[in-house]
Amino acid sequence: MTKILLVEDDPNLGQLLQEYLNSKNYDTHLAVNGELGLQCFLNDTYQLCIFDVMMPKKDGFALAKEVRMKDKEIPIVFLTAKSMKEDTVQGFKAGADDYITKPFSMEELLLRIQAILRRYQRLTTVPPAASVFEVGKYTFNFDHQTLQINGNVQKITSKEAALLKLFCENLNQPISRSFALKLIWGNDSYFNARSMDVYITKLRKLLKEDESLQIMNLHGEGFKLMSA
Amino acid sequence: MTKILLVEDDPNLGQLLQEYLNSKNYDTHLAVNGELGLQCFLNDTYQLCIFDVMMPKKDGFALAKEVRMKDKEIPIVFLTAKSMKEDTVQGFKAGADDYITKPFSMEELLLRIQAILRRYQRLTTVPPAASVFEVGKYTFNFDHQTLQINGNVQKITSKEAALLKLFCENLNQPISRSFALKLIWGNDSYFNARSMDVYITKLRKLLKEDESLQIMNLHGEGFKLMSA
DNA sequence: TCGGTCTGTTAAAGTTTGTTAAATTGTGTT
DNA sequence: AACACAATTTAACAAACTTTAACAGACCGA
Repeated sequence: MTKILLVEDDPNLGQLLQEYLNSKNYDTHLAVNGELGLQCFLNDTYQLCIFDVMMPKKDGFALAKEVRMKDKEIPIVFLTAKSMKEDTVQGFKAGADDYITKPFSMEELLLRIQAILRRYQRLTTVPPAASVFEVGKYTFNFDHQTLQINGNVQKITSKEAALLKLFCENLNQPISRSFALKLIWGNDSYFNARSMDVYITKLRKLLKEDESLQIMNLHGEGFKLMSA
Repeated sequence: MTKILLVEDDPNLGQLLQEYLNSKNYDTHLAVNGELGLQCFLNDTYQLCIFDVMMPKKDGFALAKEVRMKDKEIPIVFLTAKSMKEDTVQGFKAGADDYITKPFSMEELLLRIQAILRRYQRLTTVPPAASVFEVGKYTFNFDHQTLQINGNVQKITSKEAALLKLFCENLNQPISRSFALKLIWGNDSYFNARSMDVYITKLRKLLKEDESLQIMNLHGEGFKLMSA
């Protein structure tokens, strides 16, 4: 599990981000100021840091410098309320890997985190194992495009696999229609949306052997795959 | 000297950036559309790519996908004019390392480039292209155009060998149809595509002695050779 | 409750791929 | 040049996959 250290003094934003990242399968620790953030960092091992720039006690840059003394490699992402150029310079001087200006969408934050970790892990670790998901009584192998239940293996199509993977990665969580469309179909036009609906039906059929699994529609929002 | 490939269709912005980056001790090559950008990329070795998203001929995302087929490591930065960061998903999906929205300051671009290069400075030594591949139970010698299994050696044709080499170099990873066609057939016309399908069938027959090997089709995308 | 929009589902249409075989091109030999 | 033979391309049809169409039902705001 990838551990993320999030240091953010605004409790609302902090908790929101923490919950969101945790829901995306990260193990996110939240500290509410630089002092506490440094303590967390020294007491544990993280794969990535996200620091708000403006904080009481110890600001994000000061924190980053101390973190850098201990660890020259760990990726650091800064969050800032406004894009002041001087801040940006200072941020990258402090060893930033990215510098995100508020307001930002959580999806964009996630994408940027993934971009950094993808490269970082590619350079530091062995190639990732096959993407196999256990969902309900099913075993879903994305790379082989196979779905297994009660011993019998079934081949599924590329689109079915792409959509099912998205659901598995976001089990019990809502997935917005437009996000799924842009990710899998490339854009969220009307016809692609209808095509997606057809695939929702296909997936419902494929998954109907386990009645504890259910693809729910969130009207006007999107879908979510509920387990149990 | 760090070489940067800059692909930007606006000549004013392109030249401005090129001169700025060159003044910062980079060796920046400018291409004015995706087609020319790909040619540059194939003819030279770069440490970083900067692609404008919206371009005639071939947009930044399409270009990135083709570049990624040849080089899985090279950092790619996208520039986009869209104030709405709607295509961010597409950008990161195409393997972006950063995604910068216009207008941006040149200083910020420089900082972001430096951040990426600082962390991911690659060893520029390119491993010599291997000629002998171990794939599943087979031994494939590209130079000799031979395929060996269980002691018996079989001669294969040039096209079979070229395609199999591409698969071996990208084991378990998708290869886009158009990329393979352009690389091996020179262009991706309809008839070449059908010819390629014939060769896919040939390879499947050649590789069928090891049932852990499988050439999978990714509908509308291309193929991948899966091992186990 | 009405009317518009969104969703569920099935089937038809359109596109891409798998495969085999015939036609064409290429290569080396006499 | 004419031949045999190998390699590749083109053609043809079947199968698989995806999109579009059509209609019915669900949801929601006015």
